[in-house]
Amino acid sequence: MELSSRQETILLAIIKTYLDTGEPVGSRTISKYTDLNLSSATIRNEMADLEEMGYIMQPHTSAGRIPSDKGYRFYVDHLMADKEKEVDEMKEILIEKADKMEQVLKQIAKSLSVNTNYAAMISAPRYHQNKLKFIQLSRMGDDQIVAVIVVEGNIIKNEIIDVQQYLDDETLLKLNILLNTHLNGLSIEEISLAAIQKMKEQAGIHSEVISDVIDAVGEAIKADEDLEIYTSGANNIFKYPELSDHEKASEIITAFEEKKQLSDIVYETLSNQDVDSTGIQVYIGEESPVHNMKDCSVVTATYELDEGMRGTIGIIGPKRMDYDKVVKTLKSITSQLDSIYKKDHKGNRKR
Amino acid sequence: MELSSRQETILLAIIKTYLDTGEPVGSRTISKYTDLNLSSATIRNEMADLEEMGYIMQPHTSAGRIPSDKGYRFYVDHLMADKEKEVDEMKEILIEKADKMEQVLKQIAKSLSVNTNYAAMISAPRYHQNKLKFIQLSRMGDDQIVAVIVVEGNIIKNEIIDVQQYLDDETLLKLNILLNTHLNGLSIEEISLAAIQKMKEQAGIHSEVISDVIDAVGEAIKADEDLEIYTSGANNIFKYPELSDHEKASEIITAFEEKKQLSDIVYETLSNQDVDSTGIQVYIGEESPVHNMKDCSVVTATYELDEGMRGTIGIIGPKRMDYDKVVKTLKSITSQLDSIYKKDHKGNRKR
DNA sequence: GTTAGCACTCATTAAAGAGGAGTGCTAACA
DNA sequence: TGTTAGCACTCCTCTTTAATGAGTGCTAAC
Repeated sequence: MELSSRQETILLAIIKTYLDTGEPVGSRTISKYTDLNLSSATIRNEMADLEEMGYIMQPHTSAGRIPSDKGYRFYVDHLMADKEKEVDEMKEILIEKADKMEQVLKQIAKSLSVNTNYAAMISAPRYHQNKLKFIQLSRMGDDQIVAVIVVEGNIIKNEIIDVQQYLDDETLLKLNILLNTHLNGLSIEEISLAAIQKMKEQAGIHSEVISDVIDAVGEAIKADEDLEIYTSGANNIFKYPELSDHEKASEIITAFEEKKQLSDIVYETLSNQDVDSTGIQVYIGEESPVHNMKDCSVVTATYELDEGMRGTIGIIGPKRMDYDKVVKTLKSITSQLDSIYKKDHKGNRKR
Repeated sequence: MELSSRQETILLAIIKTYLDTGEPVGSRTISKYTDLNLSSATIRNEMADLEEMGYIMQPHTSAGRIPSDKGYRFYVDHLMADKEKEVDEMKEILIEKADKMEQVLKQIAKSLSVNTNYAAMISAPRYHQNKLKFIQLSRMGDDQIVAVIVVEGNIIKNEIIDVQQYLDDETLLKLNILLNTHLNGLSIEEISLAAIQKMKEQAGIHSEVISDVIDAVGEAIKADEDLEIYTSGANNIFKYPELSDHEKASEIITAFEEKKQLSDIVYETLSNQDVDSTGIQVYIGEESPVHNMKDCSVVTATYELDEGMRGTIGIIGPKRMDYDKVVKTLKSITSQLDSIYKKDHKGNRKR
């Protein structure tokens, strides 16, 4: 069943008002502050229809209406663009280019939460087809060497390896050459056991070292557990009464602290990424990838740096969040990240 | 003014009861559940005296008494040891030795919070007189080199440096020797500008590279900003009504999220460390190093790994926390950390 | 010094009532 | 047929009032 244009207008008015006030909105309010010139009785009739269709609901008899998840969804999908843009009113968030990615990310999370008054998260960019770029073994003492492993996207991993006997410069050089010729340019799937065996044979008595290095390479490439997520403004949820009773607040805070759920969101988002061309996704209430967020809305954006590094930015707030502003803010951030980091391809970014 | 032995007994009873229940405790309760065999009237008289001396207070007339900060302090300093130990009842927290320090720390924080039902934090160990151990420059491509800097305690730092012109192997070797002969074994205070100048002169056209490396060394050695802190169980505060109203909860949650305040606690603790021989410190209410925690108590312990690496463990909970249990737990954890990491001095721990 | 007894305080809870926002429905109107 | 005025009704919210009871301080007696 289609909504009439008048019903859309009324629905929009209800949602906008509720977004502002957080209070159920009654027919009289709509009748007065809308240029439809309809009496409250007429509005009431339409509202009854909208309720029957599931777009709005009543917390209890004789209260006004509040939007349902379906209502929000309709708003986000069809009505939001109609909203007049108060572009000037929106503060632009500026990314300060710091030389450490970590600082940039923390700063973005902070700005987002301060600016929107919602909770914000951002995941560090991950390379999705990690290839080995460079390996270097160096002697650090009589019985220790350090292995430096660089994968594409300049992620660097160090490993200190204990060795039984002293390795002289020549041996070290040989091992380095051995490792690099065999492994460079390969992704983890491409490193076969056969290749490893071959290297070990060639390494002779130093095959132990090779094993240790291979282990380190495995860890560096998958880098799975260290999906780092930075958060900010979790305490903002206390600004919204509908989220700040003990139970809900505790649930959300826990999610933010443990980050497990947040990384679920990141994975979900990244795998959905091509669905929407803008890279922005909106999860309303029950739609959320993680159950703890069922009373919230989650808006995510995917950003992509050069060389295929991808990460996710997320805003978590009440269902009555200002979707329009959040989406715009996220778009602005991702495009800034693009322009800053895509252009100077060879900057000395590091992690 | 000294407390009589009977007053001490009564104070102890009040505090113990309050620790359990969180409710103001009345004279009748004390009279009944204590082997003093005194009537409630007598207890009342003593309580009035204790109140006058500032050890306990009334939330309002006609309510029971609750301990004041001073009362808790007296308890922690003088009475706590008298408490019967239910050692068997206390679950031992076992540290699983993981090969990454980070995992160990996260796991400890988690265990602590789960076990105590308070919020827990732990700072990564920091070396407090960082000395440079080893520098290695390697070529990574035609116009990039990677500098690997190792400081005592095997903290490793990488820096990718853009270079204008190709550096051949010989030059690289020279630079490596130059850097290592001049810098190894020095702490940051000991690297003089004069020494830097001298190196630059010797490096000739490659003095740029030297500058970049020096900058990286500076960062690696001070390593100040990356005082990493792991937290767990911030949501536990919701278990204590006296902490879980919006304002207080929000304040504590923010402190846990931003970590700024937590690192203040760490610094404070580390600098006080030698005051108490056990390395355990108890901050009650207003005594806390950071203002946000004024409604909480903070118990910290310092642990020390080999080679002078030090870190802080902290438990944050309501003022009526089970100090005895928390202190014991912390002692157990630190001694475990000691025995695990101090003994196998050469394990391949890394960060 | 200890205790019994009593008047008093005050937080907490329940019940009752007033007020008001908002609805649904009906009937009348253009 | 769509729109509107009017009215009865619902139910949340707020305030008032009263009852309850835990606990105190004080006094007088033991």
